[in-house]
Amino acid sequence: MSDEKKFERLIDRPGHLIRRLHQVHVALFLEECGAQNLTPIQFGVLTVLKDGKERDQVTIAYSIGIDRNTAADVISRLEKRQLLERPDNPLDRRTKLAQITASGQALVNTVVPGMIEAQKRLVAPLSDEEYETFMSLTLKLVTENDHNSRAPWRNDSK
Amino acid sequence: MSDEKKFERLIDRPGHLIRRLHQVHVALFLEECGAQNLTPIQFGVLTVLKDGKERDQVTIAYSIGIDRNTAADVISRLEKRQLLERPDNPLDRRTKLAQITASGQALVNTVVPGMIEAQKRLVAPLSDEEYETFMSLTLKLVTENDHNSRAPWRNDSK
DNA sequence: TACTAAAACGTAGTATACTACTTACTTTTT
DNA sequence: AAAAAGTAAGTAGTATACTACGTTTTAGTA
Repeated sequence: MSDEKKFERLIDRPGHLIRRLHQVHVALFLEECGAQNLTPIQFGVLTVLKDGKERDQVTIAYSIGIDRNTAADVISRLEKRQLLERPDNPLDRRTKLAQITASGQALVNTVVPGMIEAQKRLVAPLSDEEYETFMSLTLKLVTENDHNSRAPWRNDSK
Repeated sequence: MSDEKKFERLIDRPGHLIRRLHQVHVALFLEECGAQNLTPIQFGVLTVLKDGKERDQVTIAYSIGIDRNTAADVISRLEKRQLLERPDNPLDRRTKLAQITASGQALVNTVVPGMIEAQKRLVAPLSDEEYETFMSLTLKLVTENDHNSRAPWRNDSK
């Protein structure tokens, strides 16, 4: 089959299906966790900081796989809501650290059950075996394409 | 295994992997098609209109699975670039139609090879068999969760 | 030591994606 | 025919996601 034919219809394009599925997950997350007024990305940032350690913006961005500039926006919003603080870093004055507050930690704990529920609902149509297959194939795609992303994964320890 | 444990790590969360994969696809698309200054969504809208038929915003939005308001933004940008026109609809004066221009059609044709290349690179890590499995599982997830999306699929004919 | 490259942050600009609200128009019901 | 319900657009506001550019600070090198 020609490539033109193979990807002719929208539902035959992996990119399209992935975008739709992403939409679905965000909708499910907001349905489950919207009451706490947290988005998936905000939850991600707070989760990274959950252990109480201070981290700079770049470390946070790459440990959840978002753009550095996006992280700056997200962190600034979380700071406004006093879910995290932003102490200076005397060891490297270029950076600005982020550290979760007690109220931030409390909020994360509140949201965890909803996050789990959203994940479960997302993959509910799959059997256990299909789930394992889906996760393994998707992980392979993410891993192998990582270098193509604007926000490649980097270990927390840097 | 408890759900808490099952979804403990980021890479064990389907929602996370899907967001990352979506990121990758957008990056690949822009790499392949950025020269024509078209985003994946703009390409999607033009593709729907490629046959020359007039369609209203809602029809366009749901046939590619985007929000009605997002579609309004995208269409307005494409109109500014004269890639489509927006005639009135005498049959229903609530609606405003969109119709691709000759220059819009020419641009779509230019972009198709890059779009295909982006799709191919995205799924390159998978064997043919794995590809079929991945697409079938992803399609199942999208279809079964469709009602959870803010932009559920609707046939073009409405 | 001085120069240069690199890193981190900030800001501005654009695009997608959604909510909430309003207005104009159409369809349905009474 | 009038009222009510529903639909399509428009606008404003917020959040994510990126590019591009500039500034400060740090690290590496001649």
